[in-house]
Order: sequence, then structure tokens, then C-alpha cells
Amino acid sequence: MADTLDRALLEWYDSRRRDLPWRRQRDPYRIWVSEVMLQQTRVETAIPYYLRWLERFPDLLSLARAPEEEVLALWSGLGYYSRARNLHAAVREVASRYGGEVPRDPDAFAALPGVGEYTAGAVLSIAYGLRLPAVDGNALRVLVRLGALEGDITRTAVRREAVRLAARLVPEDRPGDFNQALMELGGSVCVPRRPRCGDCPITAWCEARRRGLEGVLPRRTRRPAAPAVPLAAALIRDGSGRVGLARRPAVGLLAGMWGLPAFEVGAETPAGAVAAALERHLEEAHGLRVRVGPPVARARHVFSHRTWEMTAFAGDLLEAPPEGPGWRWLTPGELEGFPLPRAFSRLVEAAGLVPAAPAGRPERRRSTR
DNA sequence: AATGCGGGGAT
DNA sequence: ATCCCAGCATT
Repeated sequence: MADTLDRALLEWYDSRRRDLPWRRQRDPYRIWVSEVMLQQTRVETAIPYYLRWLERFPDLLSLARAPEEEVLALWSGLGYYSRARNLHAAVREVASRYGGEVPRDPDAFAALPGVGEYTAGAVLSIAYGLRLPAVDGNALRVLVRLGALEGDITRTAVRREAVRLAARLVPEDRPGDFNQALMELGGSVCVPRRPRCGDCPITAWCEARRRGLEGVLPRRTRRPAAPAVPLAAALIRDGSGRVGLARRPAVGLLAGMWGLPAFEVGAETPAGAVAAALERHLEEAHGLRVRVGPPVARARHVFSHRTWEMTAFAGDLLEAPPEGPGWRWLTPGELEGFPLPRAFSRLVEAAGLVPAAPAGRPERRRSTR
């Protein structure tokens, strides 16, 4: 076995690294896209989105030139939509300010929207070979065990300590591979519960293992359960059977995405008054005069911090709606391929307007038989 | 320093 | 049910 931690880890990585789409080249733009998609997202989830993204936006300038609507459409279903908006804005800044070349300077790169300490370290170490740490959730767990850091990892101080440890460990030679190896080790061997220390290439250096703490580290206070929030949505048809969609506000949950017009029902609204409250919401938020009828579909959607208990009410349009950038009508056929966030696509499915979507998220195939 | 922000897979 | 994922911006 190699006699230093970094050599042992790199040897392990060389023998078992996965063949991932973003590991086939070192184009900084492509590495960057992968790192943003992978923020809080599993590798297997991101891959189909990544491939489709690069087909449409093969280089930085093609993304910089694209309209935001198309960018969000390609991201839809992946979640955390500000990632897409920030990446789009950042790429435009690189195009205009840096001549289309991703800056090598860590401070300049990290100043771009959506680029934090992790993403800067990952992109610059992988694409440019800079000796920078990149500590994601997986690497954090490895580092906490390696150094037997006993503090609560939800605290900033403990995370900083882990980053300092990583900065000490990352070698001049192959820093990008080292960072990826640390992450991959956390994802496959140094897993949250019951780590497979027998398969670990750096167990000889692991302080938690030496002290018998590998099963209890990292320590973390648990999050409170997400509250359930009722959501009232309107399923409004126009004279020709099309369905009304509203663009959500630019800030907040699902910001800027399209969905059924909807609002979160507060505790002050009794169950019997929801329909009337929905009518008021449609009037105030969209200038629509609608008579809200009976509920036609229900669905539950779990976010990380709240759960929507969704009810869709049928709505009869009393008066022609105003045209505008925040409102559009789609036929059920158009709805089927439309980039809706999952919460709304599920609700529309429950209403029987479109067939249930196929398992693969990104390829919204039209009619596969 | 804590919170908001998606969606899904593993246990 | 709970945890957690190649995190970042905002407060």
C-alpha cells in the first residue's frame, strides 16, 4: 500500500473511479455545469439532465446567448431553480467580462453568482489543476471521521475545520482527482451509517476508526419535521378547453416557474372558505374573474422544508383574461410536454389532464408507445 | 449563524 | 418516517 494518505486514496480512485460524462474532458464550462447540477443532487439524478443540457448548450457562449425561459425549461424537474438562473447569469458575465473564458482566479470565479467555496474549489482543481480543497457533503463526512471531529456538523465552525483539514491534505499533484476521490469515497465507502471500513483505502489514517467512533461520527442535530401547508390551486379552462397557467413570483418557492395559479391557505381561512379565498387570490394576483367550483384533484408534494397538501378546484372563467407575460393558456396536449415543476405536474396528472409522466425526468417524451 | 430553496433515493 | 445528497444566497 502507498505510504501517504493522498497516494493511497489516488490509487484507490484510479482503480475504481466511475466513468461519468463530465470526467471525459476538462472543459471548464462543462465541469462547471456538472458541479452546479450536482449541488445537493445525486450523481445518478443529474446525469440525464447533464447530457441533455450539453446537447443544447455545448459551450459557454451557447448558454450565454440562450433565453432564460429555455434555460429553466431544461432545468425543470431538477429543483433548486435559482441554480439555473445563477449559472445563466454567471456565464453571461464570463462572456462579457472575461472574454468567454472561465476565470482561473479563485476569488474572481467565486464572485460569480451561484459559485461558492465548494464549487470554486471543485471546478478550478478539476479543470485547471489548482491546489484547492472542495468539500461537499460526502467529503465532509470523510474528513470528520478522518480527523475525529466531534462537533455538530451543522455548525459552521466544524465545517471550517473540515475544510482546513482538506486544504492540508490536497496534494499539488492531481488536486482535482484527489477532491473527487474524497467525494467518491464518501459516497460509496464512508457512507453515513455503517461505513464499510474494510473497503476503505485510508482507514490506516482514520482517527475515528482508531477510537471506535466511525459509527457515531459525524454528529448532527436533527432537523424539525417539515410542516404541512394546504395549497389551493385553480384548474381554469377557457372556451376552447385550454388550461390557464400562471408564472410564480420571482422570489420564493419555485420562483419564476410556471404552475397552476395557487396560493398557500393560511390558518385563518376555514375549510369552507377556501374556494372564496381562491377567487379573491385569482382576482388580486392575476386580474381574473373566476367562479371557483368543486375540488377536482388532490396531491401531496414534499419539499425539504414543507409539504404541500394540494387541492385543485375547477374554475369557470367569467370574463376574458388579460394577456400578459405572467399568464398563458395551454391545451392538454401542450401541457404534456410543458416544463412544470413536479408539484404541479403531479397535480395535473391527478386531475386526469395528462397521462402520468414516464420515470425518466428529462426526456419528456411525447407519445411513447 | 440560521434559514429558504426541489426532488428523489436509501434505509 | 428520516436522512441526505459533488451547496448557495440571504438574513
